[in-house]
Amino acid sequence: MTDEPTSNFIRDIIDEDLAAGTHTQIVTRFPPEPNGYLHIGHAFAIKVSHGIARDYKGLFYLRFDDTNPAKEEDEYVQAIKADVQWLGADWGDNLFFTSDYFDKLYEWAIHLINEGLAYVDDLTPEEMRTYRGTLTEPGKNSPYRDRPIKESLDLFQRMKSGEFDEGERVLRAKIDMANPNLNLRDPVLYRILHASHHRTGDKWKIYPSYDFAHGQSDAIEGITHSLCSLEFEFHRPLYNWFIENLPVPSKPRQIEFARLNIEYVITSKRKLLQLVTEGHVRGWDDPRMPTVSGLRRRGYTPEAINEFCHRAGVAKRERVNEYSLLEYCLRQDLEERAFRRMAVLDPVKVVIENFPEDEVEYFEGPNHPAKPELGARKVALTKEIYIERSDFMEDPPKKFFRLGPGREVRLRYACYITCTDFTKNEQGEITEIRATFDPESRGGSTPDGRRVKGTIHWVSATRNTPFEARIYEQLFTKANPEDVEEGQTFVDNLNPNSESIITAYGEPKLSEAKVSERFQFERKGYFAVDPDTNAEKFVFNQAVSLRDSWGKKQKKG
RNA sequence: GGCCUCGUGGUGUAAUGGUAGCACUAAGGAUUCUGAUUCCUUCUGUCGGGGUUCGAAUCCCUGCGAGGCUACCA
Repeated sequence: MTDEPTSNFIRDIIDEDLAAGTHTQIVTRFPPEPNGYLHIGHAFAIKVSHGIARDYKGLFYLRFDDTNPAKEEDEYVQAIKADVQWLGADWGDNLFFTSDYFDKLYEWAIHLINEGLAYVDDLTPEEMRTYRGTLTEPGKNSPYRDRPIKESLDLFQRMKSGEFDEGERVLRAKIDMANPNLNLRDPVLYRILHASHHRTGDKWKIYPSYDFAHGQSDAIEGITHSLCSLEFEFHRPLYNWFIENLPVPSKPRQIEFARLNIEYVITSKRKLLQLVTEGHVRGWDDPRMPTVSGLRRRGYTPEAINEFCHRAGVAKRERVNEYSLLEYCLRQDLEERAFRRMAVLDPVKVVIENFPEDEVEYFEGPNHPAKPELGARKVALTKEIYIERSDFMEDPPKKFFRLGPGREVRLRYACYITCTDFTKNEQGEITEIRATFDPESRGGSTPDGRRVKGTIHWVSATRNTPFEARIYEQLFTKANPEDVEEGQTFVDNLNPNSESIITAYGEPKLSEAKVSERFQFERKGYFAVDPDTNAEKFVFNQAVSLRDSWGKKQKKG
C-alpha cells in the first residue's frame, strides 16, 4: 500500500503554521452528525483528518455534532463509532459530543447579548426569509434588532425554560443584514426545539445552530485545523466572527476541501436513506450501497478503502473519480491476502468417460500461488464435474484457449482432458460435455512435455459445496446518477440488474468458510461470505470481478 | 444579477518563477497450471487572449467555463 503522505494544499497550510510557530501540535477532528450511516465520502473525510493528525504526530478526535435532537439517535452514534473504528481511525480517549458543550455555548450566547452582538428576534420564519433579502439584494433589519439588551436577556432565558413554542422566537447574531455573504445577515444562534435529545434528554428547550456550535466546539477542544467540505466555505467568515467575538480558549482554523465523488455512486445521506426506505435496496448495509457498512458486507477491506481515498487526493474543486480506481484498490489488496478457491458460477456438466465410476482422486492446490507458506488444500476429482459454461464453445475460434470438440485443456491442479462429444437441448444450450482424461497428465503436466494453452477451473459434481452467489453491477446505469430527464429523479437511473442471484458450486473446502471471510474464486473474482449465510445455505457476495482482458476483447468483437 | 472558489492527458493528482511527473484507464508486448498477478512499452495535458520576466502551469489583466451560496439542517 502506498500510504506515504502526499503533498496537498492543506498540508502546505499546516507546514506554514508549524513553521510560523502558530502551533506545535496538530489536532484534527471528524464531526459526524448522528443522523445516518457513514458512506465512502465520510470515509474520505475521516482519512483526510485522521491521516494528517497521524502524519504530523498529532491528535485525532471524534466528535458527534448533535445539535439537532429532532434528527439524531443513539443508534447512529453506535454505528458510526463502529465504522470509524473499522476504517482504522483511532480516536483514543478523545470521543466528544457537541452536547457536552451546551452549557458553555449558552453562556457564550449570553455573552454576545451582553456585548450587544446578539438579540432575540420575534419574526416568524417566513418573515425572516423576506427580511433576509436575496443573493443580489441586501436584507433589512428586523424590527426587534435593537431591542434592549435586558429584554433579550429575559426573553432568551424564558426561551430556555420552555416558555415559548417552537418557532416563536430565535436568538440571532447582530452582524450585517446587507452583507453579500448571506451567512452574515444576522444568522440564527439558537432555536426552540421541544424534542428530547439522545444525550441531554429534556434538559434543553433551545438548541444551538451548527454555526454557533461548530467553531466554538473546535476551540474548546483545541482543534488546530478544522477540515470540512467546500460548502462550508461561505460559513468561514461567520466561524471566524464567533472565534473573534467570544472568549474562546483557542483559535482553530477552518479549511475546506472538495468532497469525494465517484462515478455511478451517490453520496448523499438523504438519497441513500430514500433508497433504503423505498426498498430499492435491502438496507443500509446492502452490498450495493456505498455506505461503509455496505462496502464491508460486499467484501471491501478498510485498507482498500483507505488506499482509494489516498489515491483520490485532496483538492479544492469538485471532481469525480472513476469507479475503476476503487476496484483497482480492492483487487490489489485482495490479490495479496485472499485464499484461492475454485467455484463454478454457471455450471455445465462434463463426464470424464475413462474415469472410474465411484472413484475420488485428490489433488493439491496452494492457497496462494505466490505464497506457499500459506499452505494448500485438497480438491476432489470425480467422473462427473462442472465447468463454467463460458469455458466451452461448440465451434471455437482459434484464439479460444478453452474447451471445444477435440480440444484439450488442463483442469486446474488436476489433469488434462480432451472433449470427445457434447449434447444440446432444443434451445441450443449445451446440456452435457463428454471427455477423456490423460492419466499421464496427473499433476498438471505430461512426460512428453506437450503444451496445453488453456487451464480452466472446475468442481466435482458430487463432492462440492453448493452456495448462493450474489453478483453485482453498478447500482445506477449512469455515471452521473443525477443526470435525468425533466421530471425524473435519480431513482429512475437505478440499474434493474444491479443484483443477480445464482446457484453455484464451490470446491469442498469452501464449506469451512466463515462469515465475512474473503476468497478469490480463481479466474472469476473476489467473493466474501455474506452474513445471510446459515446452516441451510452459504451466501457469497461478489466484491469485485477479476480483470478480464479476454472478455473485454470478446465484447469488442 | 451579486458575492466567493476553482480550471494541468480520458480520469484523479504533483510540480509553489527553472527539464510538466505519478497513478488509474486504454492500447501493445513478455512471463504464467488463473486470458489473474507480475514486468516492459506506447498514446494523450497546463481553458483562450494579452502582459511582467532571461525564463510562466505558477505572478498580473481579461475573456470563457465549472462549482458553491438565498434552512429556526449539518
